[in-house]
Amino acid sequence: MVEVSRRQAIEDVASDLFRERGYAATSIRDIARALSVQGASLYAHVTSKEDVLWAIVDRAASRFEAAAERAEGEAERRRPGDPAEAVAALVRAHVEVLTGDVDESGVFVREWRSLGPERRSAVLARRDAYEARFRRHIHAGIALGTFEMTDPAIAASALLSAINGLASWYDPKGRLPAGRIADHLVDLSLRMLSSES
Amino acid sequence: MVEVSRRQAIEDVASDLFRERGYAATSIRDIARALSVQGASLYAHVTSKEDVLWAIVDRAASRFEAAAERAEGEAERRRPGDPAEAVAALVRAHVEVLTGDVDESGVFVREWRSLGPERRSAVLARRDAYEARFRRHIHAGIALGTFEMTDPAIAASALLSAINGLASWYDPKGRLPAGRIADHLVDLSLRMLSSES
DNA sequence: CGCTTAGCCTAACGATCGTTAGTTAGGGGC
DNA sequence: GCCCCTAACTAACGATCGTTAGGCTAAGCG
Repeated sequence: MVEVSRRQAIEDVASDLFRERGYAATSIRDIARALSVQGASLYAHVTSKEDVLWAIVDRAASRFEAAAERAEGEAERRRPGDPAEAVAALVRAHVEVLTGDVDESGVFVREWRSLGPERRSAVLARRDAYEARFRRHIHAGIALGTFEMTDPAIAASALLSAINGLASWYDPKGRLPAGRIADHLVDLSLRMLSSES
Repeated sequence: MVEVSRRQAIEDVASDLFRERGYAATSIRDIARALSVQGASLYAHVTSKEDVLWAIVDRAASRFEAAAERAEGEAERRRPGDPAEAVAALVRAHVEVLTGDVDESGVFVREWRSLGPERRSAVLARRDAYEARFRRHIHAGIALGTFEMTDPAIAASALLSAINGLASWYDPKGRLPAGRIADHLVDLSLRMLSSES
C-alpha cells in the first residue's frame, strides 16, 4: 500500500479486479470506482485500458524471467550440470514469484490472451522461451539417466501447468505458508521426472 | 456438424468462441454472425447469454463426472483397493473427455468463473467433489505405502492442474494423438505420487 | 386450402463501454 | 503575486452491449 505513484496504484487495483473478474468483464469505471475517482480521470495516467493490462503482464513476465535466470545461475554454481538441481531451483523460483504477488501473477497466467495480436504473440514467445528452460533441463536429465525417459515437451507443459495452477487456488492466508507449498511442489515436480527416488 | 437441433448448433459455435476469446469478450452478435444470422434471432432458442454458458459448463461437468464414476468402478473391479489403478483410471478418463471435445472442456476449465454467483458456487462445489475423488485415492495410497507421504490436497490440486492444462495446449491435429498424450500424463501422474517405480 | 410451427427478420429499448475535450482546485517554486 | 504541475472534475462522443417486441416466410400436414 506504499503507492509510490498514482500509476502504480491504478495497476494494483487493476491487477486485483482483472484477476477476480477477468479483463473483459472489468471496466475502466470499475477500476476508477475502487480508487474513489471518476472513470475519465484515469486517462491522465494511462493511455488505454489495454496498456494497463500490458503493464501488468509485462512486469509479471519480467519477474518470472529474472527469477528463473537467477535460479538457473545459482543451481549451476551449486551443482554444475545437475538437471534435478536446476529444475528444483526453477520450480522454487516460480512459486516464489507467484506467491509473492498473487494478483499480478494471476493476471499474467490467465489474462494475457486478452492482449492485442502483436502483444499477445510476444507474450506467447516469451512463455515458450520460459518453458524451454524446463525442457532443456528435462532433456539433459533424460540423457544422463537422472530422469525417466519421457517426452520433454509434454513433461514441461504438465509441470508448468501444475505450478501455474497455484495461481488459481493459492490463498496467502491459507493453511500452509508459501514456503511449505514450494517444498511440496518441488518434491512433486522432481518425482514426476525422476527415474528413482 | 450433425446438428440435431438449432439449440445445439448455437452451443457448439458458442463453445468455440468462448474458448478462444473468453465469455465476456464474446457478444451474442458474434455467435449469431458465426451462424449467419442476426443477433436477436438467437433469443428464439435461448433465454439469455449466461444460459448458453451454463448449458456448456453443465454438460461438460456432467461428462467429467460420469467418466470419473465409470473409471472408478472399472478400476475397482479390475484391482480392488488399488489406489494407483484408480488414479490411473481417473487421469485417463479425464484426458479422454477433455480431448474428446476441446472447446466444451476448455470453456468448462476456464470460463466457469463468468457464471452468476449461484451457478458459480454450484460449479465450485462440483469441482471440489471431483477433486475429492483424487484426494481420496491419494490418501488411501499413502496409508498403504503405495504413494509417497505428501499432502493429499496439494498433490490432488497439482495433478488436476497438470492435466487441465492440457485444455490450453492440446491440438487435435498436433504431433501426438490423444491416446499417446494420455499415456504420458498417466505415467507422469503416477510417478508424481509413487514412492518407487 | 387453412393452420401450425420453426426460424428468421427489422427496429428499437436503455445501459454501459472506452475514450476525448475542456475545465477546475490546490500546492510548491520563482 | 504569478506559474505551472498534478490530479481530479463534468459532459459528452459514437459504438456496442444484452434483450424485447412484433411481423414475415416457408415447410409440413390435415
